[in-house]
Amino acid sequence: MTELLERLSALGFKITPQRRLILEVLQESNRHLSAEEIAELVREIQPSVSVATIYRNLNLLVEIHLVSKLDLHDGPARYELNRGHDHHMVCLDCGTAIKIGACPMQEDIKNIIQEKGFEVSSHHFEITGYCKQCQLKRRIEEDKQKSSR
Amino acid sequence: MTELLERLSALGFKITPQRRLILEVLQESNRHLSAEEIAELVREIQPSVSVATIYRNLNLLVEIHLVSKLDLHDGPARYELNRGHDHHMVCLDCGTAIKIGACPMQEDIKNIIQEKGFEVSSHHFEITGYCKQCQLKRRIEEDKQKSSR
DNA sequence: TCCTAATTGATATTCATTCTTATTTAGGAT
DNA sequence: ATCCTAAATAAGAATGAATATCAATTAGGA
Repeated sequence: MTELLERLSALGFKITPQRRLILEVLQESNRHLSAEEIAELVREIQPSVSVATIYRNLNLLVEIHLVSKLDLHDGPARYELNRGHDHHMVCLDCGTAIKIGACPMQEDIKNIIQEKGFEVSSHHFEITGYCKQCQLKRRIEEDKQKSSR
Repeated sequence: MTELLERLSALGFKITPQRRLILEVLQESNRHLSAEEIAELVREIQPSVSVATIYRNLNLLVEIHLVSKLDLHDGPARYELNRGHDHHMVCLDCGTAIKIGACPMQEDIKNIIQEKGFEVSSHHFEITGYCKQCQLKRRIEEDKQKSSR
């Protein structure tokens, strides 16, 4: 924790109570939180903190790579402390994001990038489909429909 | 083109002039277009078409896999005709999408998917950054700034 | 040609995020 | 310890992409 604050300070940013709180909230959670969720949790401790501050600081934290942002395209973006980057399988039904413990940025891809002279600033890999539970749910519903015909 | 319209019809959707236009515009473009850009192009031919119609139909076309949607998270989503699946390097500056002639869906990833029992309906891999030309452009601008100080 | 569900246009609405501005504050300088 | 100032904040207005609403129109089968 102090480490995170030191990183902020080292880059010339001030250590404000708001920033402290945002980082604490992120650290305590083990799932991705939306800005609004973060705001709520922060406000449980310090009710006066404004949403604008949350967004502003999340952007800052993302820029300095302390936090990673995940956009599922189907609602608000979600944030988590940056403990290394991750890719996900996102369920179209329940929205759960399952981590893929692998990254497609391997040799062959890197070579192609170099060939084209492209300057990479980020990459994103995402699989969409249905998680186990929702597959089951769908099958049950399909059976219902069949039997009601 | 007629093929695309037949696909629509086969699925029970009506072939409206608006849908025809949207598909034509997408077909003529070789880059990703935002909904707003598509609207403008469509309106050059048929000015009365509403944005709502554009969005509605783009969503439909994406659902039936005739069109693919690409979200850069830094502005409006972009759309292109689905000519087989491809992955891209997208330039943050000029928006050009350079094809990556490779797919991250290889053995290791497939294994992970199977382990989790995930049912894949689609996947998306995207690299963002700067293309050669725009790298150059940026360097020239940076030099200008330096010399003006 | 008629009929009706599908589709559309126009506009209001939503909702996440950013902007604005006056006020406050962290933390280096004195 | 106090002062000073750029950085940061609170509150709320503004933005902008996308969706919802609803009355009017239309594609295409009967």
